[in-house]
Amino acid sequence: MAVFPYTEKPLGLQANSYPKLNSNLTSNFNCTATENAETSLVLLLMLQARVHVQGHCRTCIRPCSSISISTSPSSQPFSLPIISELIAKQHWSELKTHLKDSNFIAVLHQLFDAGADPVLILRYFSWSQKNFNVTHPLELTCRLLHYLANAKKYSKIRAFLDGFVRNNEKHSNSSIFHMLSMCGNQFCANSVIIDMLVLANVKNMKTRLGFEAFQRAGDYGFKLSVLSCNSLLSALVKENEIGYVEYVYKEMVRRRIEADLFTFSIVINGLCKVGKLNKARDVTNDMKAWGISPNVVTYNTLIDGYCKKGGLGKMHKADAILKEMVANNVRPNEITFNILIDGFCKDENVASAVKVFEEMKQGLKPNVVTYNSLINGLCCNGKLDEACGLWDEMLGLGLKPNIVTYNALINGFCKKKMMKEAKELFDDIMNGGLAPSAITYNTLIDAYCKHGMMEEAYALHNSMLERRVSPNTSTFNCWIACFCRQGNMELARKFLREMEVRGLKADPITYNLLIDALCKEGESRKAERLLNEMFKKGLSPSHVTYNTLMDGYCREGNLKAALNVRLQMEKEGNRANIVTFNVLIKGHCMKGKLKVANELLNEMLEKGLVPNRTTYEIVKEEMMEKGFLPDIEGHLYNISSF
DNA sequence: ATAGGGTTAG
Repeated sequence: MAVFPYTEKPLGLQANSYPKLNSNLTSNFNCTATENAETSLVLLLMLQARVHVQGHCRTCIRPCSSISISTSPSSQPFSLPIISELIAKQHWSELKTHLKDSNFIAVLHQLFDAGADPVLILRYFSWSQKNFNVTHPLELTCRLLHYLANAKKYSKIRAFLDGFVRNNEKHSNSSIFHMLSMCGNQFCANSVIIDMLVLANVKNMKTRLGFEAFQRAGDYGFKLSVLSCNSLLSALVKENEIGYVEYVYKEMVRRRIEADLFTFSIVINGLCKVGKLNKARDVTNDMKAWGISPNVVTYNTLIDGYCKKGGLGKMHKADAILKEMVANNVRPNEITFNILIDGFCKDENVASAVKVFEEMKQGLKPNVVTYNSLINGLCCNGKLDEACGLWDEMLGLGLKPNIVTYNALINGFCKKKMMKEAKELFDDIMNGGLAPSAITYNTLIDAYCKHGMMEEAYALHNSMLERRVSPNTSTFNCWIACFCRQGNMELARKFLREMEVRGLKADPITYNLLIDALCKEGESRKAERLLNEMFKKGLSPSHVTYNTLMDGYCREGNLKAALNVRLQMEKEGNRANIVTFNVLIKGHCMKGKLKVANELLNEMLEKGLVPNRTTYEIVKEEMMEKGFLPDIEGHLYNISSF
């Protein structure tokens, strides 16, 4: 083996062509097949200029894999076959010794040019990156990806991209796409690589980048797989980015990426979660048109959508879908029943929930979720005894309560001011091998605060910290609500600041509390500024927010401002609910505008809203006792039934 | 790769 040492900077060679190359390096050449120095020099220059070296050694006709080049300060060269073997055997420390101060990028180039095994190159790539603590140029990364794609080493690409995406902060999608197309224009390889890039981004919680890559793939005409698109859609749904979900769905159709059952179910779920139920039905029809039948998951998703966002008569609509499902020979499962039971409970119709529960037992086994929904429903409707009965029933069936079960029942005791029993249940949690969650603590802290047991509340907060359960925004909301109730705004503000110091963000409930507090101080204008701040922060005000502010203006006698808030609320897609009407009716009564109040009452009834106890009290105290008989036809009887 | 349960605000 002959060595051809050159003095520094031969023939105008720039020593800093590579970042690690020092000017005082001596470049050594080693051509195992020939002793032709000229050949070696040409090869080196080509490599330095990043010209791809291919073919054979000029004089010996050996493949160039037998030629190795190093830029090393010592006279010791490296040999490609040896390196290959060391990489293959993963003898890293030996490899390190062998390479000494060689330019690892030059080695990489050589491995590529020598047509080495792609998996071997990948190994060296990863090792050198880690060992020298550097990031290889994007060009080499893309070259490697192409190399692997051509060898159909897809699982290797997947794993590689996973690591790449996790650590990549330098390269934008734009440069990755650009470099990838520069390195090779095999269309299929590029499509496969980009497809896996989308997936890798999604899996690493970089949904935004995944979406961006999806968009760019469209610009480049790369065809993505339905699997990656579904993962992207699923992540977008979880992050509540339904606008993007609709976009991706439409794009898939346009790009002729064939949507499957999963695609449709995910999109339907996304639409349901934000209450776009009609659109969800449209997608259900789309899928049927494509010859794909909704399955139990699709139907469950739709039923759940109606249960949670169906508005008036939602349980009837949910029931209609159940019938449609059965008519299409799709059998309801435990989850279907759980959804319905929870729906009836949340609709304050526990009786129907229990009926569905009994029906379910005919052919299916209720599980812990079933019991949790029912226990919670009963607790929220004051039926603590029945809830306890179900607790015993589930234990009898060998079903183990989980933390959700505990939380629901603890909440039930709290609502009945049975704090001793609530605490006993709390202390029992650990016996079952469970741990209290933030919700457990929040429930109890809130209840102690509400019942004026401040010492107990503080103690629980401390125990929460000791057990390393992080207080969340809800925890602080409980405290802020507590101090607002006590009129101690200074302390409320202190906790708000403390919350923000801990990096916890105010949520819509925090804002409602602050808006309510300002309104009670007669500062409704300032409260409205907080409402606008919510929009700026991307938080959506709920009915409660608008109703609270409306109530504030009504108390101040500013009906015009209150009505404006209603307009804004409806513009934002929130329909007036029962509380809205109660607030406005009462506001108008207080100002003696009984005729307008009566019109509002009629409007409310026309909209099918069911008057509640508060409505009744307003009508009785503010209208009837003042000699005004509301003109609400047959509804007066219903109102009087309270 | 798609579906279900628990806390805080009017």
